[in-house]
Amino acid sequence: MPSASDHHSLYVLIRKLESIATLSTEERQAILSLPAKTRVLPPRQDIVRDGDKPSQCCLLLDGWACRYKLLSQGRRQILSFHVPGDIPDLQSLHLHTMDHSLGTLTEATIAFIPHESLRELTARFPGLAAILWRDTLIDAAIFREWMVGLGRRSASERIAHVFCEMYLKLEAVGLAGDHRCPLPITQTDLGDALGLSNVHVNRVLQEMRGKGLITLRGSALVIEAWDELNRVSEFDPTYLHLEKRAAG
Amino acid sequence: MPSASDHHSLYVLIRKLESIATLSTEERQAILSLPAKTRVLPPRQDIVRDGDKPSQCCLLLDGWACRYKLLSQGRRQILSFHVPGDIPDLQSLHLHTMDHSLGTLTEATIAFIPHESLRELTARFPGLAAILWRDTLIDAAIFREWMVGLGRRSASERIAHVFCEMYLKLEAVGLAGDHRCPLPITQTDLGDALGLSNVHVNRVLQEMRGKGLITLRGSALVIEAWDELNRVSEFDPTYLHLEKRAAG
DNA sequence: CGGACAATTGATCTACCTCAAAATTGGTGG
DNA sequence: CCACCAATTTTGAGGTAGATCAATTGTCCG
Repeated sequence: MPSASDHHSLYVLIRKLESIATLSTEERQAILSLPAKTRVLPPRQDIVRDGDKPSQCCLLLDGWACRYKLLSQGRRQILSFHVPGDIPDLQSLHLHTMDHSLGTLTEATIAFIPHESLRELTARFPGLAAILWRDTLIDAAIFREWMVGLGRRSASERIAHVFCEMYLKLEAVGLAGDHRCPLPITQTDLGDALGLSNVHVNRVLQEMRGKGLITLRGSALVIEAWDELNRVSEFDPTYLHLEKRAAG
Repeated sequence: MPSASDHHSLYVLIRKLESIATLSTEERQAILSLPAKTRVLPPRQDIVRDGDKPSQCCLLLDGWACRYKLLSQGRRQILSFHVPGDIPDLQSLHLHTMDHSLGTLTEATIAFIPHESLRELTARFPGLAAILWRDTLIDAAIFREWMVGLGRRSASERIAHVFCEMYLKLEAVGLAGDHRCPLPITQTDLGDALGLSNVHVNRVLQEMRGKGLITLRGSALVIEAWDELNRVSEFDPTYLHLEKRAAG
């Protein structure tokens, strides 16, 4: 039973927050009345840069984005992938200087919400403040899991693990199902997220395809052997701290 | 001019929070009146385990601790090092199931503070809630920086980087100075934190000693060439989000 | 003085990297 | 509908940072 709010652009945020917590009617209302300026950005465009001192947060309405840091000699580490409903720079509410950059991966629609409005929201609704805090804590939990991968997992384990993670994150907000999900990123992006070269990513992907674990064509990932992929990557979804499934 | 509070065991927490934010007199008072049960634990003892659902937070009063995850075949990834003043499991306030373990590295004195008391505190003092939130965000910022190291830095860059980081963190709470700091961890621990084998850590350390970059004996690290260490590891302390120096 | 743990050394191995070229894909304009 | 371009994927060949395994030495401390 779709309600009017389904057509509100900020509804994606409610859907996201409801995947990790429970919202009251007033809290939902308050979110929908947040002011937001929406813009469409092309692929591979920076949204906020390392060193910036933003006065607003970015809510991803459509498309994918990532956070990353650059080192010398063109080395890049992608820190996280973001999908509709995410506020990838929520931490800027309390950390005033960006210590990394945020950019689009695909064409993306982004709503900018002033810090001021979010501060008012959290002051009026301490429960929402706790939920947003929780969101940033889940962010950190995902960082921890990636650290485990980067430090101690083999290339194939890392790739399998991130596929399981992305699928569950997307499924939780109704953007994936049936072990299929969009994956609109290049093998180079994947390598920069997992600390691997694009060449090696390519070889491991071929091996995974060969074993019938996945199908990956264009921007569509199909996990053909969910249990097996979970097993080889020792995937345990606890760290995603998902509350429940989105209705869709 | 030392005040009575200097001798209160919870003073280490105030000192820590003042390294990343400013506290009002009332907020300081409120922190000092938190209830806490103190215990002394031996080295290499778990405090909280992966999967636990704790009802209290641990404030490290003395000694070092670390967070870590275990994988099959004895693989271990250390996620963070913690020093007096840290609350390594503050996230448990809003993430009810532990997705990693927390254990001592040295003998450690720990104050356990009930979640309930922390919830009351944050409800009465939204400013303190914001500071604690900020603390967890800085935690996440450090995770991000470690991800960069694990994914894209060489072994020597990683080691140099973590030395710079630990020194600044300790200096900020008055536990280090003059480019000297305690480092009561084994080379195996260091390897498990940096995604390296203990053997390789050992070889890189020898190389660093040979170049006159550091002195490391027993549990004492001296950074002999601060600028050089910063340069080779591309260390930029922004991500620590330190507010100011502790008075000492 | 002995026992346990940590650091060190040596030898060998390998997962993954780098560089460079070729093949494929998807989008675009004619 | 096709030809074309740029981006991405794929393949090949060779190289290396760091792993593994197995001693040996050093250190701390009761």
